[in-house]
Amino acid sequence: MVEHLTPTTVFKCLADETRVRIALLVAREGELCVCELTCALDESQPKISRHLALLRGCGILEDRRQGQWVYYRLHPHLPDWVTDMLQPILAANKNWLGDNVQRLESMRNRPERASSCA
Amino acid sequence: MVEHLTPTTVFKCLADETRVRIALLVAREGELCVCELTCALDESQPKISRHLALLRGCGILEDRRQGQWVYYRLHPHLPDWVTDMLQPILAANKNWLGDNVQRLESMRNRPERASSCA
DNA sequence: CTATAATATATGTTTTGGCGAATATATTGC
DNA sequence: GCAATATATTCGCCAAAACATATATTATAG
Repeated sequence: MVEHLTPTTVFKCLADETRVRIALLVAREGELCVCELTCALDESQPKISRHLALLRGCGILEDRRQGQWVYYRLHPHLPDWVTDMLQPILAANKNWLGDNVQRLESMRNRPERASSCA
Repeated sequence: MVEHLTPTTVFKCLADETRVRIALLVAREGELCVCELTCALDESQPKISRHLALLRGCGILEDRRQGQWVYYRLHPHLPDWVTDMLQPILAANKNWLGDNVQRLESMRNRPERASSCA
């Protein structure tokens, strides 16, 4: 499924403000759940879910459920050129992602993955 | 104009099979004219022109007229992250671009830029 | 000035894609 | 089983975008 990821497929899949931001945030953070993305992007939950479904459908993201939360990360079998492509974008557009990162970091009650207090 | 090239803008602009192929071919060859692209992609001239206008409009390509031909190249003021992003894509998808490159190379009567016979 | 080649644009139509709102599913705790 | 939280999906609507065809523009040759 991830094998026939052509440049066209990838670009089409990222050709939406919500989806690029999701992809870059996930690339940056490693793993994020739907409610974290909903908060970081300040968008409705159904909207975030719909876009996540697209990103998952084309093989860019992978999801895993843990309890009541579903976490998304970059698909582990993503071709190198895709991750190699995301890196410079992420590095050069920190400012552009700033608001999202800030909302994410100041989010209250972020779910715990596998550690600390609660 | 090229300054406010956000990730969203760039991805939207490349989210079309014709346009990614054009962009990658131009990145690969340095400079190509409309008739070369029309031949390489095996598409109608108006279709190629329309897509070139979009790529030019969003600041990814620049054009220059030389005689009866109009040559397109990557915009010289393109932010680094855009060119840095294109390189790995180009390198990893040579096969995907193969047909276009081959048609280009076997094209007859390619216009001369600034040299040799004719 | 005319004819031809290269390129660009306009027009009408069809397809694609995003959206909000409502609803469905899954998990947890009681 | 019931309520609450997290997430996913469906539906009808509207707007953006792609297409083919026709036509306009620009340059060169004679």
